[in-house]
Amino acid sequence: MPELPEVETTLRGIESAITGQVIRSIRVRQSSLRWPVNPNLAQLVEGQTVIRLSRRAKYLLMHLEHGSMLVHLGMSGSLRIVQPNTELRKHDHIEMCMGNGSVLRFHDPRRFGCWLWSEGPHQQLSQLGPEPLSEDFNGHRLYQLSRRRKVAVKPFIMDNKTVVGVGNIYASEALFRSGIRPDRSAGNISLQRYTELAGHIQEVLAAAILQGGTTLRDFVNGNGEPGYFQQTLAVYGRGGETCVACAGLLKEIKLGQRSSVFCPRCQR
DNA sequence: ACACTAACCTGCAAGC
DNA sequence: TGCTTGCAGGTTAGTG
Repeated sequence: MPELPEVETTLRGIESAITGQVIRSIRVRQSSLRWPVNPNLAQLVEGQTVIRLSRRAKYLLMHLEHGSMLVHLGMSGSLRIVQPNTELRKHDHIEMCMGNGSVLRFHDPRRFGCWLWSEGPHQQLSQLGPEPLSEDFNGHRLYQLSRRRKVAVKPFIMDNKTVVGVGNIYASEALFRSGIRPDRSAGNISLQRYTELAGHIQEVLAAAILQGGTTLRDFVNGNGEPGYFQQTLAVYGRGGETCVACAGLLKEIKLGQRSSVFCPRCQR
């Protein structure tokens, strides 16, 4: 469910309900996530006010008065604002009740997500590359980092040290828009093509944010509404179907155990 | 340093 | 109908 546009959509969906509100209570029903939830989380954060929300890579940060909670949605996580009496669903692992009566629920069937409290910087954020929609990300960076690298270009752009927030969906789409085969060696691609690729990564992420993200199975924003970008997907999830540009057959391969769909005619 | 694999976990769809 | 298999939006830890 969550790549960068989905996390951004989630942030925008929940921020008005919880920013400036005091945390009245927080309850953890399942603490066994990607990393264990701090058993003292409730006493650590209850009574603190949420100053603001922010996003770094696919992490969502809730800044409180004395620290921050770092939330990741993993593969299947979601955050929703619900009415106080809304029935609990299976896999609703964490619930946070705010001073204004809003209730935030963290739902994550596969439990690859996390919810970490820290009074200082979060270690998870210390080694990350630049944000894709920032000035620090461009074709020169891709070109320089990739010299003499044999890794395929798709896993290269999905590596968080290269640039953050580019997951399987948007990596596939950006490579298609750029006419680059996902299995080409990263080290053999020219500066000019990397400049185009960087632009297409930014374009595809920005477009997905505008459309509220991609809903594949059950992604919903903070208010329970789906995203619409899946209607725009040209290659992701379309192996064996026809190319939107040349009507040829789309091919599906595995790269780093992630399925990768591309058009052998349009992408070289 | 780099390239690649396995692992974490549940749900769902396809195949037999 | 029911069982088995494989696959899914991410990231880290471990191997060679």
